[in-house]
Amino acid sequence: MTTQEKKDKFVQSWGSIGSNWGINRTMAQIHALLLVSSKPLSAMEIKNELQISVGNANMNIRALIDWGLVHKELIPGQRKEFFIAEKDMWEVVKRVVIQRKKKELEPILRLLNDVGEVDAKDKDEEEFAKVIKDLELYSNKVDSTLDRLINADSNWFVGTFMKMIR
Amino acid sequence: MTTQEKKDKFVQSWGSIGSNWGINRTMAQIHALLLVSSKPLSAMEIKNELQISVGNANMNIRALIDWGLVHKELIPGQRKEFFIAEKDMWEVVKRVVIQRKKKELEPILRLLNDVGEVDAKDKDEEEFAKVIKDLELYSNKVDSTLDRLINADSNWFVGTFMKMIR
DNA sequence: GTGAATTTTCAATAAATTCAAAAAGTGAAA
DNA sequence: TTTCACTTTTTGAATTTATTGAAAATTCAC
Repeated sequence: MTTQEKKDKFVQSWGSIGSNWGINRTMAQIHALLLVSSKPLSAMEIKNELQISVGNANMNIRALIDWGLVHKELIPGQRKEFFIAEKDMWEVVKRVVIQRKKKELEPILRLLNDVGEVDAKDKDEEEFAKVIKDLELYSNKVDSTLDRLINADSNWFVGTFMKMIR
Repeated sequence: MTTQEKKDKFVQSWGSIGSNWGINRTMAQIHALLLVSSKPLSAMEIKNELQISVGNANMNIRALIDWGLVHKELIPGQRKEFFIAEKDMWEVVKRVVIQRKKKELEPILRLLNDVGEVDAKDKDEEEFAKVIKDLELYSNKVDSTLDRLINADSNWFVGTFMKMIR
């Protein structure tokens, strides 16, 4: 496999991996394309490379910017906008964690908050109360762990942290 | 809100939370229903409670059993099968982690394995090589951390672990 | 063993999501 | 102020995924 073939395979596969991640295929492909590109690309170049429509390219580029995975890069004297991917993988990991926490964990915390304390009046209800209580316990632990992760630096995660729990 | 209302709200909301999790609405609702029920339920009771078809109920019950979140419970003298949810929340967390690792992380590891080493012949390709190398680093770290989580016990996660990284 | 009760399978359909094309908007330069 | 290059939004078509309904297979109480 030549390096170019590897790049192509990466873009292609990243697209299908994305769909297991709740990220649509095009969004993941654009991300991959920008990741493997050494220079900023314009919306036009992205659309041509991936053979997608302008609209589709635009929407997914915006979404990537929202996620903080892609930045605009303005080139002086050019009206056109260019885009560049966040290549610091630690930053990428954190951005993804932030989004997924928002989408997946926070609704659970909200639900638990809405439901509030369950005052069990009999044996039956006690079981329900326990489910809620435990769920709360683990959700909060996961929440604070992720917050810590988001605020931590890469070395903490890759180095110290791993040694500590080995 | 009465306890019954809380149960209903929980079942309802767990369904929509599920869909943010790559778990379909019905599967999550059945899970929630069994979680809040103090006695085992039959497929028929589940189908009636959630107003879904037999086929749908059956398929999603099977999926929950595959995930290890629900068990059969046979009542002597009864032909019918009854189902009961895994109520140990730590076990639930682990089961979900196992499934998501399979679906989300493992494809990335496979891709990286397929792509292999990138031998960068110029400055441009070096950037690509670095993206792949870093991605490999973090994917492996996440992988081993999750493996450890899966094999750990609840106290490790809730207690010691949290103190260590505080 | 038989047959009613129950579970499983699967083709048809419905619903949700993704995507492309076209229309509308924006703002810089002529 | 008009045009041009580009961006954004909207819409409906295509694709994918979930659900139903009904037939087929299985099970076990009798």
